[in-house]
Amino acid sequence: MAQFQTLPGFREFYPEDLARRNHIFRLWRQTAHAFGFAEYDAPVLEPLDLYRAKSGDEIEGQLFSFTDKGGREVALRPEMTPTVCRLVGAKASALKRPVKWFSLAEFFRYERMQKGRGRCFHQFNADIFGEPGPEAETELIALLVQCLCAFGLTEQDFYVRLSDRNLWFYYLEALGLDEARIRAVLGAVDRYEKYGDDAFQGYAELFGPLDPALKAQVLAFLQIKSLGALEQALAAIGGDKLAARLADWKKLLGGLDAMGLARFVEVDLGVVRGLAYYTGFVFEAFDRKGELRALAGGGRYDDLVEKLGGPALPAVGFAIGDMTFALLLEQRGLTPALVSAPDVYAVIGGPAERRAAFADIHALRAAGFRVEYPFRELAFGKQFKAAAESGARLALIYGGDELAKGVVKIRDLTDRSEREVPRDQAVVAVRDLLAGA
RNA sequence: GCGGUCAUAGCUCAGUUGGUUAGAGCACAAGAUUGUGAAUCUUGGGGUCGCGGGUUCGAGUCCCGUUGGCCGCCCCA
Repeated sequence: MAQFQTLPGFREFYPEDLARRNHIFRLWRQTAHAFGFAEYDAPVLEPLDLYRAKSGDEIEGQLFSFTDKGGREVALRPEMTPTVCRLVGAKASALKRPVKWFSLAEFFRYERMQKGRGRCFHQFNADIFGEPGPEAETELIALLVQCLCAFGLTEQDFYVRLSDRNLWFYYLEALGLDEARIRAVLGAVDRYEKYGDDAFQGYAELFGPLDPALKAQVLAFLQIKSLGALEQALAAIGGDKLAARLADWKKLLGGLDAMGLARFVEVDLGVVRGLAYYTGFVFEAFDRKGELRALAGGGRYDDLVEKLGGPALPAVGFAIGDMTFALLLEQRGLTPALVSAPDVYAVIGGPAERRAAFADIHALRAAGFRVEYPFRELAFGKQFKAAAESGARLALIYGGDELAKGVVKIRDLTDRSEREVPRDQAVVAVRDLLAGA
């Protein structure tokens, strides 16, 4: 048995595990439909260059990549964003906008396993293309919140931190920093929560120590936790670009507030999301207790479709991973008990009765009922025990006495009442009994 | 890539300073029970003790290596 084991970091889904996963997928899918998002899927295997183009050569170390028999460099997809950008980009002129798409898909990353992270995982991805304004962010953050609330999670359990890469960029620009320095400062901002002052070491190595006055302004901006504080900070600086960003912030937070979702969202400029391709709002969802890694993350990436060979097309998206999310549900006791019981269990007297029983069993199944029966001849006592253990609502009894009378006996396993119905009315009787209770 | 820790039946675990043929509970299966229910009793299947090497008269137990799990660091699209 130990001869062949699962590859490290990969998961096997036994029926109970798959039932849990399906439950999560079912609610995500339902929620996305309610928001008017259309589902798509795409290949698991993609050209390696698709990811190099988006993230640079160093990404290769994190990929399951190899050369196929045709000499092509390929990789198992580590994320959906480049793929969906290609799909939308290829048909951009034919798609009605805004394009609202989602997917449920499996991804692969060659990484060390940790709590909430494996080498394969599933993500719910949702993206909106063709909408440059904050209305798209409003829609997506509302969808993100509802994707978690659908399971019974509340604002006590999770929250969404909202930030803005462009705002940072314009702000630092206004403070007189050039692009290279701005990127280095953003790197420090991203790490500040974890490393404190040490986060600025990377900047110091490149450009020397950051001017103390500038650093104080960066840290003050980093501490901003409300729209009011943001407005105040920006008023002191002025400028059209910052004013436009502030207007977008007001629109986004106002929209979420009108939906009753303000309690889930916190202004937090400490979120930068390392990746350089984000161009505006960025957001991440976390558990309130701060025990788990990020539940979900996303943001605006207006340049990516064009960078990957499509037309210029604004875009926003986010993804929820299944592993951390399942951990949170588990922690909060929101993993539902699995009910998987047949509707009917057939109790069969012997070989002669089996023929009659099979006819009805198949007719019931064709009518959509879930029916079980014992494969081998068993004593009646055993069969009733098996019927009770199966969780079936009804037992259909095919014995010599019943068949001689042309009837089948139906026993309600919940109240132990019994009745006899003519064989040709078995399907109707089962339907009535199951519907009636 | 680095560090810590663990590995005995399908699951949870016991196993004495190293000592006979490695155990229990749960789960699974058969019988008691050939027309009516979760009980009870009896019985059974299942382990190269993760894998490989070493020390020893003798290793589940001690040593080395290796693989894998878990936790953390780096990274995190």
